[in-house]
Order: sequence, then structure tokens, then C-alpha cells
Amino acid sequence: MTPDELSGALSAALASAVADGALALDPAAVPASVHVERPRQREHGDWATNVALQLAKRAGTNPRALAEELAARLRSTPGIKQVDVAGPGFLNITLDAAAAGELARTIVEAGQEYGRNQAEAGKHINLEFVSANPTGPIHIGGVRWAAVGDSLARVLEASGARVTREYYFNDHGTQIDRFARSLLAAARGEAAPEDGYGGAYIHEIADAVTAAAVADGEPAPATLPDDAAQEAFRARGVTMMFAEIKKSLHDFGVDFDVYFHEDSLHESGAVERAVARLRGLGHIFEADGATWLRTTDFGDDKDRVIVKSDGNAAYIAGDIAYYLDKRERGADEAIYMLGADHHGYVGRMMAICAAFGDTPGVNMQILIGQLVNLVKDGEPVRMSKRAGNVITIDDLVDAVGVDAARYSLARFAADSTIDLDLDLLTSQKNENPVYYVQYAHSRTAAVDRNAADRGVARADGFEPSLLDHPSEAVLLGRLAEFPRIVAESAALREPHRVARYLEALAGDYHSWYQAKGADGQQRRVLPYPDEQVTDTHRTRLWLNDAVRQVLANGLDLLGVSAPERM
RNA sequence: GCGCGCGUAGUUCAGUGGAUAGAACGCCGCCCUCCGGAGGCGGAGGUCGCAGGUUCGAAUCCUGUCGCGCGCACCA
Repeated sequence: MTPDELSGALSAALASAVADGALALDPAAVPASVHVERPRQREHGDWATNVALQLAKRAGTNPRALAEELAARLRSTPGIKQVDVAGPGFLNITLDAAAAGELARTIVEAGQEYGRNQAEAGKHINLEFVSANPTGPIHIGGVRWAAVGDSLARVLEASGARVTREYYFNDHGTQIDRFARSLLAAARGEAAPEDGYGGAYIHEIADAVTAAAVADGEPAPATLPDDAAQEAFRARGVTMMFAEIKKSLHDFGVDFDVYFHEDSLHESGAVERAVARLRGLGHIFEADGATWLRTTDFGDDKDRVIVKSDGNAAYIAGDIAYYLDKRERGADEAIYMLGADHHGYVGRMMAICAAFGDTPGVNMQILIGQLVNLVKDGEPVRMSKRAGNVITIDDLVDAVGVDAARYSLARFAADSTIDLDLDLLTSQKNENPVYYVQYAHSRTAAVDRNAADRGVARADGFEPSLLDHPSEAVLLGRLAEFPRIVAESAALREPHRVARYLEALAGDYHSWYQAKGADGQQRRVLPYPDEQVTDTHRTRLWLNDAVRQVLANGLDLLGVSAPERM
């Protein structure tokens, strides 16, 4: 019996109590689905619900009386072994071992589909994340959003949404000019410009630009007049930086469906069209020689200049055109993942959304993620290119590998600042919980290998009532939660919940694997070499394989591998 | 000054109104004569920053307050 089925049984019990007058409740107040949860305390049964506490007042009765009424009706439900009323009016429900154990087969047969749900079905979601400026490699902050964003995309897809992963390259404007001037300065052996970029990568790219130009039969860019030289470094340097960023992300297991160039919005006339649209809607005005968007009509702190008095588009003009473009490409919801250092943009972005007649918070959703603090010897470390302690995506992958890097960044709630210990990254990598989860998976795989050797096959030897050990009730309950964990992760846009769930599941599996029976003997999945193969072995193998499947499905949602051996 | 986020075990962090607040790491004990010890079992360790409020019930919601971070451009 799954939580959904149990929830349905509870709804039915409520409905029947209302129907025969045992419960004076407006039928409209009967919830379509009753929330059941796993109690913290094992003694509180397999599942619990507080529905009686929530409905008692409206039914004009007290919670315990209502709970007793429901309990009486629930006890006759097939698959339910025991129903208790506890505390102020909780219903604690224990399932028959057979009814609970049936889940093992359900999961094995569902395979990769187990956990998929329809919570976000029918939505086309545009998910923009990372979007780091193409003026340098992606550093630790961007890596966090790469891990979290890609995982969120996977979780949304598993919940039925169509997702477009999108990366916005800010390749228009003064910072790109600074980047180009920095390349030029490096090529000429000059110091980096005051407002420019330093770092070894600048020299590497400058050299690469020069080599590429020469290979194409052009003069070395540094020898050209300043303007032409800068343009030569800009054109090739930005392209090279794009390529490097894309490669780093690809190596990290993150590929975007769309790499969108801000520059294209200006060159295609998309900005003008978007401004014209807003002008038609009456939200544009001219003042002080500039063109403004009246964002204060939609809750922003102040109105925003979109075309500066010098005739150049302000940065926000690109955002306006870009949002419109996403919507015109079919996105129902545009999700933006921004770092905390950009949270000040939320007001104006939402105002843009509203100005187009859309609904902020629905058509546009902004997730603010906190920054990563680097710590060494317990002291915070400021990342600075000058100090040479910039942690890039490649550094991280080189140090701990993709799995550990992705997992360790994706297992935290995005709105919590995290402290990353630099020494831990390079030395004690086994502290990463990813190994705990992966080890559990490889252990299930080892059991499968040994099962084949011992001649134990699942076949039809599945007798769920044999899964009657306390550790099996715990494990089955955990497995049953997976689909809802995925759906919640999608709905709340919090993929870290998947990682936390997997850690708990791995723990339950390890406990089950080493559990002792009532006789004090080690319980085993497989028989000893000279022992007869029974349905107990086959049934436990079903459970082992169900765990294996859920661990694999969950790790996939995090973009982390599920190794068969470690 | 205004705005946003965050204060939970020694440390790093979970906990979308429920029962005795959890995990990992670290610390102290146990557990390998056959399925993987990268594991299991047990123990020590907490005024959930503080003060009010809402209610059957608050780490969670509201208000205030303290601390930390970030942001408040015709920069991008």
C-alpha cells in the first residue's frame, strides 16, 4: 500500500462518516486527499495523519473523538494492520507486512519510472541559471548554481514539466570592453587596466587570440592600432571564453539547451520591439533626455532608465527584451536563479513582468541563492584573483571529481549560505556524503552479482509477507516516500531534498543489510553456499533491487553517477 | 537609513504548524569464522540568537530586537 492509496482510504473513511451522519461536516470541507506522513517515532506506526486535529473544530467535535471515528472505519481496510489514536488526536497507522512489501515489486517493475510524477505536468519552464559573465572562468559561486540548477531542471522534468535550460551571456557593454582591453594589455606586456581583469587566464587567452589570428594569416592583434587591436581581442577573446565556459560546464555534466547572447538582442532589434510594446501599453516616458520604464507602477522602488541620454540602451533593456523573448518562445514560467548579490534586481524584474501584463511570481519566478563562503583554518577567505585563491569550476572538478563536487553543492538549500573548507576539498574527500550514498548503491550491485553466483533470482519468488522485520518496515516506508520527495523538490524548487532523502535511504539500507533477526543471527539477503535457496532470499533480493533502483533514480536527479563498484 | 536573506549540537548543515528537534564530521565504547567495515549498534553533546504574539500545538507563522551577509546607478 502506497501513501497515495492510504491517503485515498482516509478520504473514503471521512466521506463515509459524513455520508451516514456520524460526522457533522460540510461535504465540501472534506479534503480530496489527506496528508499522511512518516512519524519520527517508530512506535507511532508506519504512517500518521493529523487530519482529525485539523477538521475537529469545523466538525463540532474534539480531535480524539473524530480520530476514533475514523480509526474504526479504517480498521476494516485491507492491508491495514493497526490503527491507533494517539496524543491530541493523531491517527497512527501500521500496515500489514504483505501490503507494505508489495511496494518492492512495484518499484522494480517501474524501474526508472519510479519517482516520476505529474506535479508540474503541462508546464513549459524556462530555467535560467549560471549566466556568468564571459570575462573569466566560472568560479565557485557559479558552480553552485550549475549543480543546483541542473538538478532542479532534472527534478522538474521528472515531475512532468518541459524544461529549457538557458544560459544568458552578458556579452554586450562596458565589461566586455574591459575584458578586451585587459587582453590587449596582457598581449603588449602592460599592466592590467585599473578597471580590468588580471589573472593568468587573461594571459592565456591573449596568447591564444594572437596565435589564432596569426594562424589565420592576420597580423598579431597587439600590433594593430588601439581600436582595431581591442576589437580583435574582443571578437576572438569572447568566443574563446564562451568555448571554455561551455566545455567546463559540459565536463561538469551540465549542458544548456540555449546559450543566449545579450548582444543578439541589440543587434536583432529585439530591444526596440520590446520597448515599443511597453510604449504601446503606456508604461514608457521620456525625462532628462532618457527613456524610462515606469516600474514604480508595479511595486519597484524607483523608475528605471532603459535608454540612456547618450542614446545607448541601459542593461535593463536587455532584460526586458530577453524576458519577452522567453515568453514568445513558449515558456509559461521563466525561472531565474540569481545570486544574493543580485537580489536588488527582483523588484525591477517583477515590474517588467507585470508591465507586460503577466503575473509576477507565476510567469516570472526568481530564486535567490546565497553565496558560498570559502574557509581555511576556520577563517573566512575572500576570493581574489590577485591572491590567486580563485576556485574555478575546473579546480573543483580536478580536486574532487564531478560526482563529489555536484553532490556537495546540490545537497544544501540554495537560500542558505554555505561554508566550504578549502582544505577539505583537496584532502578529506571521503567526508562527502556522496560516498555514503554511492557506497549503498554499489553494495546493492554487489548483492546482485553474488545473487547470480548463488543461483538466486527474483523470478516469481516474491512473498511480501516475509518482509516483516522492523528494518524492512522502515526501509519500505522510506522507499514509498520517494515520488513525493521528487514532487516536493520540484514544487518548492529545492532539489537538495532529493540528496537528503538519499542519505536517509542509504542509512536505512545499510541498517537493513546488517540487521539481526530475533535469534540474534545476522539476517542475510543471500543463502550460504550450502544453503537451500528459498523465497525469503528471493523476496529480499526484490527489496534489495528496489533500493538499488531508487538510489539510482535519485542520484540521476542530482547528475551523480551510481557506481556498481567503488 | 531603507530593502532582501540567514542565525538550530564543538563544526558543516537538514527540518514547506505536530508527538521525545535530526544527520554527517569530530569525541567515547562495542560489532567482521561465509552476501562489500567507504558499513552497523550504542553513548556524550542543544535555553532552535533574544523578547513578545497567533493556537489545541511554533525551530517553522506574525511583530519587535540583536548579530552576520548582500543590495540600494542614465555600471554591466
